[in-house]
Amino acid sequence: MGYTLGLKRSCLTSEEIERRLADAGVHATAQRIAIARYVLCEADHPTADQVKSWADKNFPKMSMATVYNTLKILVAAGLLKKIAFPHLNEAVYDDNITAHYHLIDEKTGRMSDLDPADFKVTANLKGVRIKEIEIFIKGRRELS
Amino acid sequence: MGYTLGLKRSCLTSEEIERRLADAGVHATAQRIAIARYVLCEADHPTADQVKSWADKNFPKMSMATVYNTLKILVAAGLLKKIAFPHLNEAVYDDNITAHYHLIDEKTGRMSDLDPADFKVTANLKGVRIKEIEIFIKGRRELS
DNA sequence: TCAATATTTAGATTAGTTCTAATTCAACTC
DNA sequence: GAGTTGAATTAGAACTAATCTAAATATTGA
Repeated sequence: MGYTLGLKRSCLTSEEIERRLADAGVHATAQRIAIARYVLCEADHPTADQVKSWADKNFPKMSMATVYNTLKILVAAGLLKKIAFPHLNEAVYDDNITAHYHLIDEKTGRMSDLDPADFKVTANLKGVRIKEIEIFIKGRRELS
Repeated sequence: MGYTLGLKRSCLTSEEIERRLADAGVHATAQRIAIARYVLCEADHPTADQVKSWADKNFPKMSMATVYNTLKILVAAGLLKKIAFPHLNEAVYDDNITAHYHLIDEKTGRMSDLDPADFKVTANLKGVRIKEIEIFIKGRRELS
């Protein structure tokens, strides 16, 4: 329930973004609000470069350092996940912060989320304390 | 059977390495034999840098380009797997070319193999053609 | 208002990896 | 065997993602 694959939730206003930042203990500056709004509402698994490109069109004079700093702050605040997928050479950022897995389309390289409810994983590992399981699937979504 | 976690198989001779290269359709040069022997027999999930360091001590005048080229050739030939683990910034190379999963020690960052026989993964994904599943577990091996 | 602190900026820096052009090496032919 | 051809190797430059730095700017609180 509540897991809307591929569907982007309706966009939040700047005020709502500001409140989410404040709730997460992040001081809301203009740059941070703009980036947060883009990555949380508009973008789909963007790279830092894509965030910068968007900013170049929609925000005056934003530096790459601010993009990276802000993304790092959002990740630390728990509003965003940084994902370094094997076989990709750039990190992508995921606004879905619930536990979930990832599919990478082997043709397009595009990443999408997979609902963990669709998986059953049982591990029989003696002597290993598991903290986190990440599953990456390479393949294709069939268009049907 | 035959899955020896953490145990390094006994080292192959240069002649045996040469034969494995030839069988894989790789022209066996001195540099390639040296690197292949190191990564297939001696090293454990080495990075390109570690291969280079080893070469600096054990082979005259080997360039970084040759290290990268050779690793790429060995990967293409199916003798080695390149692994770009999330949260690591260097790729590591794995001589275990059978399907398996990976544990990354959250303290040391050290990677080790996990036997897929110890896992049961069932995915119920409609409309997704799965080509490859990668599982990364973050945690710790308990010393017992 | 003024000082103190935090944020942003441009550009330099780093690290990993790939590329390039010249050189060296190996394998064939004669 | 000597010469030719193509492949492999080399040093170093170039590239890319990401981080760092120091100066400038904005924000906050007294």
